Amino acid sequence: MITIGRLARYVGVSIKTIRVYHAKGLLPEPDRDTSGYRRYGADDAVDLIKIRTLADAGVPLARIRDLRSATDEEFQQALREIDDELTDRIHGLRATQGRLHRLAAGHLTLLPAEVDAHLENLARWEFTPRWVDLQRDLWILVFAAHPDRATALFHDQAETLADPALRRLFLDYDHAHDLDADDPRIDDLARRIAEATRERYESDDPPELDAASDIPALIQDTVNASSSAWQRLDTLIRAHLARR
Amino acid sequence: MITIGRLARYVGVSIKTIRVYHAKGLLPEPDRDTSGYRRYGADDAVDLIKIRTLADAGVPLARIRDLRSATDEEFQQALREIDDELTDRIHGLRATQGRLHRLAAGHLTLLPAEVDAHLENLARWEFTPRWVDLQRDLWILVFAAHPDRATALFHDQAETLADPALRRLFLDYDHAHDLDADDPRIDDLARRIAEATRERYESDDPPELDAASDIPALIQDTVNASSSAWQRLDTLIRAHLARR
DNA sequence: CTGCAACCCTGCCCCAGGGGAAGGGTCAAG
DNA sequence: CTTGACCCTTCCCCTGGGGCAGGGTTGCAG
Repeated sequence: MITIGRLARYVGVSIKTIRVYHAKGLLPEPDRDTSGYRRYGADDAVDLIKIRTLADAGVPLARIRDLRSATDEEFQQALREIDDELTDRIHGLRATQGRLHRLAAGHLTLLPAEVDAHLENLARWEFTPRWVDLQRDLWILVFAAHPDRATALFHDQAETLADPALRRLFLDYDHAHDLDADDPRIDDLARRIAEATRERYESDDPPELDAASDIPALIQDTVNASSSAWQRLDTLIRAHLARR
Repeated sequence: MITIGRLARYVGVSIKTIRVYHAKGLLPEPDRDTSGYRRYGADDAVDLIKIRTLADAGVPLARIRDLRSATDEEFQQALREIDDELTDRIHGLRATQGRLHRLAAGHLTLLPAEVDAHLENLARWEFTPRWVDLQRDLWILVFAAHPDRATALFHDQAETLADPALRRLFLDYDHAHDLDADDPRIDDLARRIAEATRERYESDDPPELDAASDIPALIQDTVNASSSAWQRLDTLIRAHLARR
């Protein structure tokens, strides 16, 4: 009959772990020798190996304890469930690994490939890196918050930018960043953008506003904070559009 | 600027989680509005998504915090390490899954296929199920405790049982279980076993005794506990062998 | 304007699955 | 007879949050 330390070394767990399993009723307390030391037999070691196999599979100790008093039927059923959970966890870890790779590659999380392509187009069309980064942030948020509507919203935006005249307006918006807040070109640009927006969305609700609820507002606030010219431009455009 | 609840829903975490990240320095505390509510911007959301990607990969929060102040070089290096750890974890989970399958199949943990085959042979040779189970326990322990020596030890034992005359002795041992402790056949059997053992291992140390250290003793104690006849048989054999 | 639901705040204790330390007893070898 | 390696119990610590109490705020409906 061996001591707790030997048993622990055999099975490859700590002494503490064994004592915890006793305390939680996973492994019955064995008899003690005359000096009060726990003494274990082979069946304890076998039990402990079973417990560790389940624990390594992520089964909570309480469930392992309950399984001790289960019928063979129930036990097999439980094993199947645990196996399925394990499979799911493996898939989950692989998905996380994929996200990790994208984080490493710079575009920090799951954006559909077409969005990445679009962002590269922006750079080619000579939008500033600042603008491209803001757009990336925006799409990440939109896809995180409204994965269902994000694709449609994105397609609308990509279409808009495919039109050279409309693209010009966005480029001007981009470059307005460094103007003085009271530059008259801002008033002109606001008028032109409001006009184009009304033209493009003859109905009164452009998809950006209703679809992604307040995420664009969130982005817009951040955007505005980086340039007083942009802030004024935003205010002017809203005023134009509100005036029907 | 959005509230904590909105941010939480966007990113798919609980409010509590965000507050914990603030408390642990993972995510800087944002400014408060007039009523003391935290108000977040888009960059907070992007940061939070990054944090969650790492946390989902199992990176401890303290390490994520430290990574916030790392150079790009260090960050990429860390990502590679995390990726490797993830790969290891996936492999580990698959190994656990394999052990789980064997547990489900009855032979409760990793026994080499040849040991399983051997145990089936025992049943065919008409050893009792009780004996086969004891042998299974023994080999599980031996392979768990001394994987390096277990194979050689096992081959020795398998060889021994391949000899019909020696096998006869083990069968007699098995069936002695139900004899009275003072049955004279036990004395006879003990003598024959001691003789055969000496014959087989002309040197004085049979591999069982030195190789697997005290595991056989562990098994033997358990074995003896189940039958006073076995207990006496064991004592007699030891006495015979000790007398050179 | 008043209610009331849905938010938000802080501070506190709880969980698993142990780790580690304190403070003490036991055993075997030299 | 000491020394080192064991063992015993009890206690607090850690992570990654969950949940509750007890309070303040906001916005919308009646």
